[in-house]
Amino acid sequence: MISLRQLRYLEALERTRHFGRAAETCAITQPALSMQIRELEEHLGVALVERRRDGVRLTAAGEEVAARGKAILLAVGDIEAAAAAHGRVLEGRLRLGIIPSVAPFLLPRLLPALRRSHPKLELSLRESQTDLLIAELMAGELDVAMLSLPVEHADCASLPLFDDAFLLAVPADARDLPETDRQELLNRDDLLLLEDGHCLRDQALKVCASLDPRRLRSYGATSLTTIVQLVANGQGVTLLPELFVEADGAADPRVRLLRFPDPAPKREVGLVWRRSAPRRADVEALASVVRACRAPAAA
Amino acid sequence: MISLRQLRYLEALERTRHFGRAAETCAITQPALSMQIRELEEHLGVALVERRRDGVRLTAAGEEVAARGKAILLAVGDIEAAAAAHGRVLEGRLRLGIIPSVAPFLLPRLLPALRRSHPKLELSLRESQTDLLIAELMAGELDVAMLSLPVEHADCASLPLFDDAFLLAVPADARDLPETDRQELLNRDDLLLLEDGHCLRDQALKVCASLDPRRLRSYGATSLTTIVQLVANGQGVTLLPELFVEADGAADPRVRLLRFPDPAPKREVGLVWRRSAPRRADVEALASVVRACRAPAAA
DNA sequence: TAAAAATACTCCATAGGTATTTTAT
DNA sequence: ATAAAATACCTATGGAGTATTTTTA
Repeated sequence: MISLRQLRYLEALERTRHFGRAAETCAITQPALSMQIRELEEHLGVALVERRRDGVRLTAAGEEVAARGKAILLAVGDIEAAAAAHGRVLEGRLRLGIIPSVAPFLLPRLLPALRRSHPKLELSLRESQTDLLIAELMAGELDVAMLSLPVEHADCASLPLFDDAFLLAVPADARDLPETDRQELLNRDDLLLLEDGHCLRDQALKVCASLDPRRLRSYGATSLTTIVQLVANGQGVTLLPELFVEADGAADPRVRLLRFPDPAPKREVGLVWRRSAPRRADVEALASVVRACRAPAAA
Repeated sequence: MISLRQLRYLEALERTRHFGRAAETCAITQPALSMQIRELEEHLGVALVERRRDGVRLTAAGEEVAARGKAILLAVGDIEAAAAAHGRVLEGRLRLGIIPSVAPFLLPRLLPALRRSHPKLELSLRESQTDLLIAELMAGELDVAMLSLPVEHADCASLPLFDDAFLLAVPADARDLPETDRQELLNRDDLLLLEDGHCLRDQALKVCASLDPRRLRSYGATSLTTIVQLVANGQGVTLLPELFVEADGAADPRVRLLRFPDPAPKREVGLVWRRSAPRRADVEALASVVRACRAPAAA
């Protein structure tokens, strides 16, 4: 009969590629681990590992069994989490990932509100780009992520939080433009964007459909604050999310902010979690706190 | 430490709602099962079952743990299936479900072709309606289902097989109609359909968007063959899938078949399986056999 | 009170430890 | 020759069995 123990040992073996070290990380001896691996192989009737002098490698079957095993171990962890959290909402540890174009502008309002509404919550924060956050969610290293929707991943569930409109930021000495011409501005080659990998860059490029991204001069900016400085310095124009503007990120007399006519281009910020993780209630509660601490700012 | 054994026992307890009978189905004694359940409760720190004189019921936490446990046990079964099938395609047992409006017209061609191309395949067939097939797929009682796409279910993966156009069947003594008027026919109240629950009924109703289904007279027909007899008898008109027509299901001199102008209404037949089941290779192989045995018929 | 689950104990299968041998480079 | 995995053998944990007590409707 297959056992969770065997799956744990196989996972360690895949990670370390070494029987001895795998046994060590499992806090058992090498023969004990060898035995369990062998029994798993015998039960499944297939070789899972190639034993070679220089370490160990998994066979194709081994890779598949290990992958499925990891999913099972995650699900077992979910059972424990679900039982521990049963009835309790937003208590204990919650590992939250947030993208860089949201975290600095929302957290100063969100964290105090959360501490007030859910004092037992132990929030563990991580700021990173979308694809990394998703990978960590899937590996069970993160519970929830706040990022720009939609997320195309079958094992993800998501919940929209709020719409975040884009504003156009131009140097203050630029002449004003009628609303209908503002879209035009975006097709200039002095559009300033975050460096590759930031979702905000992709979204801005989607807004400027007719712009050839190869024509863009790159400044390697990694923060919106830097980009605003570039705009203030007359080096170009950019798109800024309203969330950033509300947090006074663009409060510079040398920068003028222009709204788009309806329907304004926007992004949708939302929460994402591993579909099978027992986090529905936590996510709903978190969402309502976020919305509550956004609302007054919009008024 | 949580164990698969505990999850199996909990599943049996949920099924039987009785410690003694649950133990019996697990081929152990009642105290052994009681102990494991209690250890699971202690480990999780939450009551999973309410013990009452008249049977047993799961608490909310118990329901959740049991549901997650069943998913884990399915995944463990998948590991064994994946290992057993490794490298082998369409060998051993495959439990295939097919909807009633496909099975009788495809199987006579498909089964001989399959026996020739994959002699080691032990096919176990089941004919049922879409929603039942999906439920059985999810419960792990079926490996693959052939039905009309799309299937809206997050845990399903699917692969299209072929398009199946609809033809209009009218009594032979009806006057012929120009192609452009054929759509008109569908809005009559003598449209004959399969009884509720058959996906073909829903698809036909979608084609006849302007028809009020409440106006339809019901004949309680459960097979296309019966419906063809009704049409032959002058009791109305119907939509027939090309697959059925090709199998000579409508070869009756009292029935005239009319094609629709392009784009003709159609359904898409495809294969569906539980996303996490190790059936990708089998499904791909099955799909190519199906397509191969459809192709000559179309020529 | 009687049916059902929990407890008490005993036994044994098996996971794991230590010591040693085999294997592959 | 040596590092690493397999094998041999022993120990002990814990899962399961039998007998019995406790619980509750």
